Amino acid sequence: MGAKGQQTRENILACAESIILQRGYSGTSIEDIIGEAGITKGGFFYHFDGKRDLAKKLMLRYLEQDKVFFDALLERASDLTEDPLQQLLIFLKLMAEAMADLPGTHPGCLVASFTYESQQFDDELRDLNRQGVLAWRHLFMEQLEKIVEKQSPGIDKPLEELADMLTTVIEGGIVMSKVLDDQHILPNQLLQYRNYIRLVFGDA
Amino acid sequence: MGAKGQQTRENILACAESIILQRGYSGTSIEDIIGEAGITKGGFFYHFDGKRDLAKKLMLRYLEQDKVFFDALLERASDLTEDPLQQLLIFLKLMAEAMADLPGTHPGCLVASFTYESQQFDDELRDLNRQGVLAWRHLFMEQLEKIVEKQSPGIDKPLEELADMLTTVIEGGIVMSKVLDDQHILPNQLLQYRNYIRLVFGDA
DNA sequence: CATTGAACCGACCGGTTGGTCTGGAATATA
DNA sequence: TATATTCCAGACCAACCGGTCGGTTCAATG
Repeated sequence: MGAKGQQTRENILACAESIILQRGYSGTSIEDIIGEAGITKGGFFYHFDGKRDLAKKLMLRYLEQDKVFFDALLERASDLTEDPLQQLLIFLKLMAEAMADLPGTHPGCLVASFTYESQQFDDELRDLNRQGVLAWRHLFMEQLEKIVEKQSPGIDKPLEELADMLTTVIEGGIVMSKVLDDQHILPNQLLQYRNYIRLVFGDA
Repeated sequence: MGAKGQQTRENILACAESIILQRGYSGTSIEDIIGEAGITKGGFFYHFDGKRDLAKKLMLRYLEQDKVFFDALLERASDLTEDPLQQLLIFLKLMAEAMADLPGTHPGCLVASFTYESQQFDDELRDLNRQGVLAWRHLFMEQLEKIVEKQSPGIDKPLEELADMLTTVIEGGIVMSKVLDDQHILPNQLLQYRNYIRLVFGDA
């Protein structure tokens, strides 16, 4: 595929994601998407096998972008300190700042959007969704295990629940921000979670 | 309206809510609903002015049921103790238990579902959604204010954020439970929030 | 028993939707 | 220059969807 095609394809995906996060997957017609992307039906079906194929490629792209974003933030935090707890606290601070610096309210999470229409999709896409959330759990869990390993190897804390709580707060915070049209809520909720982590792991 | 009509109407609403939480509003056709409810098109349009009217009545019903549920739990908690902090902790425990006792995973929150399709709806419905979330904020906020008033009237804590965090954890926990098809996540996340409240307000 | 109105049925309609297909412009390749 | 490939336009189609409408059932009422 040439550069031209690649660019068109990416543009379609970006437009589709933006609209779908506002109207839902079923509520978004292919004509809506091609209208926004400035192409026609022929162009769309040249790049995608159909609407379901678009959904799958959209999700793969979303999870990949998400992974890049989280990895970058965590690496940045790891550059600044060697202490696992401080790394996590910095990570959360950076994420809160990133969410606060968005031009408007967070557009929404594709995983949550698809989850509330999950019966529309096939097993493959539902499993993609699942794997995405499990990847987040794994990422946060690793960091929490480093913290425990360093400061109190004996004591067992509900690490999986604490890891899931971050995803929970993000997903819930996005919904809250969208409903109330208030972009401060999501970063504030992230900082509340950060404070909880501080209290649980006894940050000085 | 007679008892028969009332019953049919309620049945339509119940079926519609159940399906919409699985396929989304746009992904659910009127034929889907009447098929599940065991009636026909004529019956549906006798009770509702159209699909949008159904959406509005669905949301009103959902918010009302939700209010009844929360009020009942809070009243029960208030029966058991006079201390505002203990009331909240009991309330959270009761809610976690209620969520754990569900026959399966939580079916989903209509507010979140509609939020991810909000551009499909008119201002009236979007505002209904908004008022619902604000009602939850108000309910939890009142309880938090009682706690502060009793134990430390001077110190100011971010009560609004703490109140919103409960809704956040509920919304996020529902998404997590649905994605991973694990009904334990939502109650566990509620208990994590409960633990945070304990740490913030220093429960003995 | 005749009438009335609430409750419901199901055929039907116009518009929309996802998807197909043919043609052609631009670009790379031989 | 001839040819093949990439990339896209837009007419077209069958299925579906929200909504309408004339008609039916049935219990209550007079």
